[in-house]
Amino acid sequence: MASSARSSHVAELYRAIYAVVRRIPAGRVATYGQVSALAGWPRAPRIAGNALHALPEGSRVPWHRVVGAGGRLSLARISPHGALTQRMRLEREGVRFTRRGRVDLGRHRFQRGRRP
DNA sequence: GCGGTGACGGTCG
DNA sequence: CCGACCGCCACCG
Repeated sequence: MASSARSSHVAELYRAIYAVVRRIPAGRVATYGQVSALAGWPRAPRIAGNALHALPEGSRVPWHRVVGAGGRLSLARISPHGALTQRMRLEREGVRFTRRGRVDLGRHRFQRGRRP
């Protein structure tokens, strides 16, 4: 039903995406594809990106907990500085990065193998 | 209404 | 590992 109410107002979709991102706890991350799927749109990872890009500054949505496939910081493509902020925030929450600057998804992925 | 674009993802060389 | 392509869906001029 509502999972694919395409003709509905886009604001609802964005809201659904923000709602998903809000439930990602500190110390964990989710990919754009994961977020879109949890929001009911498994084939629209780009929409999740658009939604986060449209976020007003100062919003309580923890956008830094959303990363690209493989744990890459997609934000770096348009804003290296923003990516640095993202990494800093994540590391502050205890998220580990690999030498190549990727989040260790095996350990921090949201709703995945919960480490002991 | 159309073509180009993008904080994506997956495949191929 | 990296770059090039393609598929996907909403946004923008």
